Amino acid sequence: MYNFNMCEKFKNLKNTEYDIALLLNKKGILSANELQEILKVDKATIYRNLKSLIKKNIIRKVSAKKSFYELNCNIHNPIHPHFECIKCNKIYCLKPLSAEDTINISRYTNFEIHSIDIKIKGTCDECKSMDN
Amino acid sequence: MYNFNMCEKFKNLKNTEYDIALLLNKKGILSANELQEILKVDKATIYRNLKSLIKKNIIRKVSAKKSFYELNCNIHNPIHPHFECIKCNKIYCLKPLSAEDTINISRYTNFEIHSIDIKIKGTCDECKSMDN
DNA sequence: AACTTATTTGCAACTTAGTTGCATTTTATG
DNA sequence: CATAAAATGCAACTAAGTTGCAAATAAGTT
Ligand SMILES: [Mn+2]
Ligand SMILES: [Mn+2]
Ligand SMILES: [Zn+2]
Ligand SMILES: [Zn+2]
Repeated sequence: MYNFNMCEKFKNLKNTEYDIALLLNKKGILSANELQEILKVDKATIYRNLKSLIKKNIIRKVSAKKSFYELNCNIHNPIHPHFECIKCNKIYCLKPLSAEDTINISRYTNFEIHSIDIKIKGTCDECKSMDN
Repeated sequence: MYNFNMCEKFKNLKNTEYDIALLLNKKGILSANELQEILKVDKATIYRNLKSLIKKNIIRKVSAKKSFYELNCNIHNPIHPHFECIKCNKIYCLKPLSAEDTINISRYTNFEIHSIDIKIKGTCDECKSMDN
């Protein structure tokens, strides 16, 4: 486990922003609903704070069947592809993309690139073992 | 332009399923709303037909800020990454992923892979030229 | 501390994508 | 034509996310 204090950006956070960052640090990746259930604050508060955390570049949104959120601190959690299980809709964080693969993918467009989201869909081992 | 009849799967389509496939063939990629506005049928009909077309493997869903749909016929439209403009939310279809890049990406997980969705986000040229 | 201002929150109302049940219409089949 | 199956429209619903506004909390000033 990484030390939460290693990420400079977290120092100035307050109130629900801090609570969310702390929870994401502990749990890895969570949906807005999961955050709300744990923190027991209004969903407007959750979404407003998620937005401001994204604007501050502290978290990022992972779009799947529903949206998930995870920390965006380089020390803790570099950008990586995700695996989405088509049976249970669970999201698995994969190991970060290599520099070579990142460059290769970025060659597919000439537009100005802001981020590269790779989502591999399939069946996770847990769900595969339940098939018959 | 490809000939619509080249894709075997389209032969047995009827009613709204056929209308949707025909429109996607012509326009490339459309949202459920865009389809509804053009075809002037109830949105339940749109979504029901989109679902059955996906189940028949004739179209695929492209998840962005909102969902888009495009043909899934190999002759017409092999699987490819997408560019999503963070300003105008427009979706651009990119050239298909090379076999090498596909294999490289598939190595990031050991789970059973069903599909690989690559979405590059950034600013399209049109929106970039409007900045100041 | 007391006063004032800015920030954060809860609540309720709203929007939008997508789903579902059910009655009606359309299409297929003998 | 008669009957069954499939497709559609309609309305009500769910779930994620947004927004206005008033109340509460925190921060800054004398
Ligand atoms: Mn992740
Ligand atoms: Mn496409
Ligand atoms: Zn699973
Ligand atoms: Zn754009």
